[in-house]
Amino acid sequence: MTGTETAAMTARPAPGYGEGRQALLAAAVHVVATRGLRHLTYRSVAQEARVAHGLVAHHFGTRDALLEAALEFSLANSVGSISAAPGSGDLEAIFAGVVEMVQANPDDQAFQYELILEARRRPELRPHVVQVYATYRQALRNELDAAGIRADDALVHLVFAAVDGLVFQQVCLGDPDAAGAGVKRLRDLLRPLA
Amino acid sequence: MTGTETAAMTARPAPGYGEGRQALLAAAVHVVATRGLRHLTYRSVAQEARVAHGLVAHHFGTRDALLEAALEFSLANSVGSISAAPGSGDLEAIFAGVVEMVQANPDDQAFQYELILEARRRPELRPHVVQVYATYRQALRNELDAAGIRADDALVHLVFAAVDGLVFQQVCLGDPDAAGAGVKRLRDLLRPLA
DNA sequence: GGCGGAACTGTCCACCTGGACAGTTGTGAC
DNA sequence: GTCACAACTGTCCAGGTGGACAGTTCCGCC
Repeated sequence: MTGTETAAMTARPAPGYGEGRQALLAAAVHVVATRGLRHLTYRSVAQEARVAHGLVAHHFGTRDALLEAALEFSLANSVGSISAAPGSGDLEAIFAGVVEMVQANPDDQAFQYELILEARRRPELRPHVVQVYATYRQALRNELDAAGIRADDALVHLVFAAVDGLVFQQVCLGDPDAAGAGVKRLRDLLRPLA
Repeated sequence: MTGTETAAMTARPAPGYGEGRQALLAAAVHVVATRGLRHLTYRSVAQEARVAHGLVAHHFGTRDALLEAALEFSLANSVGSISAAPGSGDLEAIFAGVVEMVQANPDDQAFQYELILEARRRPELRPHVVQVYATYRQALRNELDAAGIRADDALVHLVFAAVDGLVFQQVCLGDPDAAGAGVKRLRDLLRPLA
């Protein structure tokens, strides 16, 4: 336990009565994002949440169920608008702020990528992933339409995958400037389609 | 252990004398890709490789070292040309066959994505990841140049991230048709730049 | 204050894991 | 055949884990 972690432990207050479940969900996201799925144990997540490790079994029953609940929690907390000005048709507003958001809080993205990979092995996670991807793609289609771009499935799929890739690389290799420049170039490529 | 796995166990021959190290590397890739990093243990990888688990310590010393060696192994085995006709300038040849390759062997890609995420937590993995990404980007730049597209860093970064995202989604959600259509649309977007 | 139920704690236990290590086997050189 | 060394095996052990569970605490209602 490094000094940094000690400080973090001291700073995080123990959850109040009735707040344990929420604290465990947030803790699971953090542990997975920073240490990987391998280190998500009853004890590590409980320690992160400042509760006893038996509470994991109490609220979630199993580690797997905790993970599924944490994925739902993370996705519910991260779904936002893909445009800074929804419905405006302003291409510059599409994906505006994404890079900054990822830079400010890479843990949620990292957690989600970890769980998306895990969904290959855990069928019960898959519907959540599919649902969120579909939601984002539909929103993107709407924004492209508003911008005067007739977006077929392939274009929507590509554009969303491009941003997915930019974010993945930003999270993993940490170069927000390159990600931002990539988003700009993406808009440049889309502009002539309007 | 399911019937399928039993058959796989029966089918995979024990490595010959002196082949254990290689077998363990390939086994590590397979175990991580199919079961996740969490289930990569001395015993699971040894079982997959049909050797005794002590051989992991013998050849690699630690689990971490095995992982690093497996990443190098995987990257070395997967780096190929990004164009079906390198240097030809043929846009249709860029990324040709990528979707089919991923579909035929998703394990390598999945393994790499797992390790790329792990690189966030394991500094010693990072140089390998950075190196391969850089290699691919340089190759992409060369192909775009040959196609008459003056590709700045941002465009190269975007195009590569787009394919990264398409492959990631293909590996995780398994829709090669959408990935293929995405690649085509990517070429469509690039064509006017030539 | 008493009660019931939910939230929470901390102990227990069977099993698993990383890795050390002594002993065995295989190989190539002489 | 002998020797040296690398590859390999399988046992051992301290520590960690998932999860069960009895007991404690908290809370809202009466």
